[in-house]
Amino acid sequence: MCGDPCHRAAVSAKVSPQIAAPLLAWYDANARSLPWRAPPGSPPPDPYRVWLSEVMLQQTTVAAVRPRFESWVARWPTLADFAEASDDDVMAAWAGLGYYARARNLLKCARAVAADHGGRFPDTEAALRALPGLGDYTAAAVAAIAFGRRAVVVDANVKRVVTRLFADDGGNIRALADSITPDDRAGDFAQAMMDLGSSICTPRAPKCLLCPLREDCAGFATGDPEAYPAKKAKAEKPTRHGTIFWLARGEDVLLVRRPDKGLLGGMRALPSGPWTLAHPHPSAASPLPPSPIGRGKGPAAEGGGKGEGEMEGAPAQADWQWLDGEIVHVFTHFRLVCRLAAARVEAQEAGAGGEWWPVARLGQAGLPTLFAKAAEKFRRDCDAV
DNA sequence: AAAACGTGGCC
DNA sequence: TGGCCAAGTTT
Repeated sequence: MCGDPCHRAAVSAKVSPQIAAPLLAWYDANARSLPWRAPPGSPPPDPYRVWLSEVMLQQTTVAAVRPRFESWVARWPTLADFAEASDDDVMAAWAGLGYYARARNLLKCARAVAADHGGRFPDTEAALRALPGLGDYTAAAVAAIAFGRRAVVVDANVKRVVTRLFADDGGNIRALADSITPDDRAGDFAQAMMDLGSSICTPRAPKCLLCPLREDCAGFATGDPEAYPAKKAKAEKPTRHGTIFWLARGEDVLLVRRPDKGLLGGMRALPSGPWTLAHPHPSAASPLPPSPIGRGKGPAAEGGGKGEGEMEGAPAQADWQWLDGEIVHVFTHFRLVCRLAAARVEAQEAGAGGEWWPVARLGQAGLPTLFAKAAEKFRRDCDAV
């Protein structure tokens, strides 16, 4: 360090306005109108709406979030309303948005704010950071956008803009972002960075000629801004196989609730067995032993050679029929191929964690997309429904 | 610290 | 049309 007490002030007076001022001017003229957002320069919106939108937007596109945000706040207009919602209603309302731990943490967070903070969000980044589901990014974003705090907001957009701006290898994004974050209008600055990242400084084919920061951008100067940030190698995505079951009784179908931990945790679902890694070399493997699972008629007993375990997890001993075809669903870290088996029973209890659900109202069950796809195929292709 | 954790839109 | 990617967090 230089020992000059004015050093930091000199830096922020010199560097920060060079970036923040033109960016904010651009934002004043080009801010997107979004339902969770206040117009540039106006008072901050309800922290509940800021928080909700930020959590919904984690790894999720604006296009997907917008309608879900609207219906969410119509149903639960305030934090107090939402804190009283049931787990079931919240998980069903989140269905289709993915990353369901967000919904579980959302409710935990709302109840924590109600119980420990008098029903109002804390207004400091550190206190926000301690709430369930708020990591470094979201705590900074809420502090800046909802409370006008100066906070260094770093998400994928900021990372992209900043690495290009400085032609940086990505070693210390936070320090670089800190160096251009203004003391005033930190919330607008953060949202301006995101708008710039989504409309101008895009991952591919950035529109540098429209960029308000072009003159100060080292990445533009290199002639290949797209090289930043460096992209990481993608991991191989293994394939798993499983079975999804449709058990009909009268006009109802059996639904279960998945365990709170793990994939699709806490969500309603059709019963399913284990999702097992495909055998590396199915044809070369020794023939599987004959399997009596399922007993009597049924897919596992028909000797199709599909192997043992396909009926594992079946919710009943029944005359299971395979549907033609399979469901293919791609998750973040594996690809799932599911066979579909259907049966009908006359009288059976739902059992622990199960419930008979009217088929006509399946749309309101809040099934995650995998099971919604499966249910659609059952209803279209299967006469046992 | 690497891996788990979903989904829909876009080119 | 299949891969890439999005306003990340948790363990």
